[in-house]
Amino acid sequence: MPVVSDCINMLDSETKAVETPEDHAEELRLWLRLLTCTTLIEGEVRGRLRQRFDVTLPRFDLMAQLDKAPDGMTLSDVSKRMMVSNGNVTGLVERLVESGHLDRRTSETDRRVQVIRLTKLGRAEFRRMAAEHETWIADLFADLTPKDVRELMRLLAKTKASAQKSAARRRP
Amino acid sequence: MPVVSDCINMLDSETKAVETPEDHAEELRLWLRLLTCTTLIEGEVRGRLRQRFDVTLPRFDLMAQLDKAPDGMTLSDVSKRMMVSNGNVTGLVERLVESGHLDRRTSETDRRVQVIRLTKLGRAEFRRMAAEHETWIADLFADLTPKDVRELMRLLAKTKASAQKSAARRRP
DNA sequence: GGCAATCATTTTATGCTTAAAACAATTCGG
DNA sequence: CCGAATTGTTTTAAGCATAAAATGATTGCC
Repeated sequence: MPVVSDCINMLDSETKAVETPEDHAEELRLWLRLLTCTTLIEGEVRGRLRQRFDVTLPRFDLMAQLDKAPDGMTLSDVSKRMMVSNGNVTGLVERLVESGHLDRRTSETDRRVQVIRLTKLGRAEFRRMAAEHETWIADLFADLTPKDVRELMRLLAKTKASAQKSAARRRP
Repeated sequence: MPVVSDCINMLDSETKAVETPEDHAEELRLWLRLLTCTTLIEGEVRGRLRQRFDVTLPRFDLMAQLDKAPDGMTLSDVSKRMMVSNGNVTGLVERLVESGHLDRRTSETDRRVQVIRLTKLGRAEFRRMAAEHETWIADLFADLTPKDVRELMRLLAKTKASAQKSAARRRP
């Protein structure tokens, strides 16, 4: 399948034909484009959250996780879901408890575990922000057709699976 | 252009035609998936760079920009290309000059401008890292067929354009 | 020619993020 | 049971990142 573009590349990259140690320029470009898209959208969302609600993106993301878990989550759960380090969550939670958005208590059954949940205030504020946030996202993706969206979902699922597999190879 | 699929969408999304306050759940899910993929890959690359070369991702990214510009770049150029704030670049460059990877000088023709370029050491180290980095990326995307890659490239280009348009609407 | 607007960069204040080490509570194997 | 892993969280040190204000240099417009 990639025959044509491979050949082109072999020719124009330096005409050294056979012994190329493999050409991964396409994947590299794909990765850069993926990163660019994400950075672009993330920056836009970050800016709008700050402007409209004076809230940071990490705070919003954390509240989003908790909004889906009415019974609360442990810090580890949050850290896994958000794909950030444990220490990161500790600090984030500290600040959100301080500002009255989160409630934090030690588990009855396992005193190592901290369970956090949204307070009434936290939930109300989050819902308000989430509603507007959803319209921003819709607007940012507005030029994609429903078919585009479906196709992207499919390809990104495949990408995620591929990356997870690769990551697992290195850390068995 | 999207007229046909819009209609399809109106029909198959729930046949509720007119009065929904609008449903953007699909776009939201797409955004989350995009973010997940990027975070996953970025984390993996970050970890490998640290393990193998004891270098951070931002340092690597900055060097990558400079490697493509043998005559150097201004800090503004770098900041635009990397899509990060000016102040961020200032600090990053400071540390890379300190460690001998970058050379920095004030422009002859405009004393506001700082031109930075890779030193011999910086270029050599970058090339060494970049070669390995390329194989990681190839591995992370290994399960995508060349057709998948092309299709993703196309859809992400469309996404980028859509997001840029949306961003421009808010900041004319 | 001079002064306002603009531009490139730096500084400041604050917050996010990580990796690694430290702590503390629980579980498990002998 | 009891010590050795394991697990959940926090701490630490360093670096990354942003927005906004400050600084210094250049340009453009009377």
